[in-house]
Amino acid sequence: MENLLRKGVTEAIRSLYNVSVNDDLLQIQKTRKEFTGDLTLVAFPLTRISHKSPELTAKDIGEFLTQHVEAVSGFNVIKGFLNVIISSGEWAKQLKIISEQKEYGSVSTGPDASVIVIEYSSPNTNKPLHLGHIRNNLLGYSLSRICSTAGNKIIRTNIVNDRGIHICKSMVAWQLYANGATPASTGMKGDHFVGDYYVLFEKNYREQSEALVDAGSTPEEARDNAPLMLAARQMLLKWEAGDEETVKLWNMMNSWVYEGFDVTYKALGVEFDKIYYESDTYKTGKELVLRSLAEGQLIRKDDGSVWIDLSDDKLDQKLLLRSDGTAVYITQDLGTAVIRYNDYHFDRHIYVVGNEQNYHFQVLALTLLRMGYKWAAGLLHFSYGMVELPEGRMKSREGKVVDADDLIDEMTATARTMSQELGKLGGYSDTEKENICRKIGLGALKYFILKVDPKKNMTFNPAESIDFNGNTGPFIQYTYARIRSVLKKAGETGISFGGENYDDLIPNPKEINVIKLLNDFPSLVKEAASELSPALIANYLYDLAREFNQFYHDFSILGEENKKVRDFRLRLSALMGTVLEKGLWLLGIEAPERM
RNA sequence: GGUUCCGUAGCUCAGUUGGAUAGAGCAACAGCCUUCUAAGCUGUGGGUCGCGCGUUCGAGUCGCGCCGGAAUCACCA
Repeated sequence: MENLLRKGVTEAIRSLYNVSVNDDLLQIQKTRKEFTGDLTLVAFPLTRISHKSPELTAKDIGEFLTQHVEAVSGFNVIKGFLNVIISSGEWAKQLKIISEQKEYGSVSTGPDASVIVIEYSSPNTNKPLHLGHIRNNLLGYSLSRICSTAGNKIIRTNIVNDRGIHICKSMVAWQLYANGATPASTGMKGDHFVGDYYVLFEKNYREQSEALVDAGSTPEEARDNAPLMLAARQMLLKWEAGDEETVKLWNMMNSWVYEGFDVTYKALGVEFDKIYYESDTYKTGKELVLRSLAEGQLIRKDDGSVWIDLSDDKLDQKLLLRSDGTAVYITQDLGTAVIRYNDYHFDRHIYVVGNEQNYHFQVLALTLLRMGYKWAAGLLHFSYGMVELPEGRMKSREGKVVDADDLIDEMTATARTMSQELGKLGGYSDTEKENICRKIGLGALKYFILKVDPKKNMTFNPAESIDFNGNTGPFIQYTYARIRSVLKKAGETGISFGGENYDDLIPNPKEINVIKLLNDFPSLVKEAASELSPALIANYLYDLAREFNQFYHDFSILGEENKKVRDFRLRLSALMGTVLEKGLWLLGIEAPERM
């Protein structure tokens, strides 16, 4: 509809002023509610062409449109704004057109589509997932669906940080304190089991450091010389040297963690096409660094450590290999990036990683470019904000976190309580009820997280549970369930729809509002993909559902006696259902048939 | 201190490439179920868009400077 108007205005200007107008001078937007009209042309930029006042320019164009464009039934001019009125019947035709499109809102993936690798999740194998990881996983997964729906070829990937000093900490603590206990022997989920030893390590390490300080050490010396830290360092050296017993322990503990992660990923509903392990990629990283050192792009210091000097790019020198030859975090990321490029020849590589690592990703891309990898220009750090608690940020070292598994369980439990209180889901089996409550609880959680602008920090208050009313996931799910219910009833009573033509049908204002919003869906998906913002989808769905609920409240669908109108409303409802379901899908949220 | 990000109603958040009188939800209060699901709908109150200057016909949006908060600048990841 907007394009139609754009064309009309271009023609108007050519005819009136004998100029072909540059498209970005045509500012067309939706008419604000307080004014009459559907679409508004801002006339100020056009005064340069018309050499008339904005009001007169708007009036000229308005008159031309009314005469020459069939869909335009009238106009008004307020200040420099030309409010164009689209004849109501056009919207009915528009509904028919879009509801007959296959895969409305999707762009099919052609042979020359961009290849985008999206990395998200990226857990450490020393502790279970918490709320921060949930935000990461939900953003990454939703982005993958949005970008793929916008026509890109997507590879969802994960890098498992399965090696390094932090893993050794859990291993050391287990050796010292576990007496051979396992997840099986304690009945614990594997990731939680291992995480407890990590927390135990940190606790005892802190005590040891404090004792050393009391005995006269400086805090730095104490941190370096505490027996637990020495043991962890020793463990890391043995691991990198391939010590059999160490590797065996490492394998065993990681396998416990993976079993736990699988459960959490499944509960969250996220998936990956390809998983990389740091323990596989860090060696490539070391080779890259050594080769680049030989080629003279890097510096080796007297103690043997290897650095890159990025001071020309206003950054510091950055360590790439320790003096003892072991790899640091960025070493493996260099290796991983090169391996991935060889695997997929991506056009873009999106890293979904928190904003605390902004510096890291600046260094990563620059280092790869210095090493001669031109494609590193396609690396993009999707930097999202932290999830904070009312008392500040979460601290996994101290065990002060909102655990992912706990939170998912709590959300489902809340959904269950509400469902009971509201007397819903009568006639369903316990399994069916549980399934629906899980969808709703997760819907509330996912929407809560995805509706906020990714780059902003967000606060989560565990004391106030996430809402199920208002601007929430369940609100949108509920709207969907209502529609399903109507359509089901239509089927049961033998009412079919979609057979009428709406050429002479004049929709009411509520219906027109709904159609206008539905009409925006494809451009919204594109925008969400280019802006990389699930929040745009979330907020759009809310507006959409709210608008539909008003219509639903004010008018009867199945009770409508005029067959043509009833057909039209069913069609409107069906399209609404499709768009809501697809929109929720883009966010990784399931749409229940009933709730 | 350097760099990056954020600051909109009591709280949580929207606010299109700069456009008209800045919007939702929650919380509070008042209404609406004999009718397709009330997890819904309607209404009331609530604002120095952190502060200032500039660019512009027009600034919550762009630029500069302050103020406040966060992250980072590790031989941690």
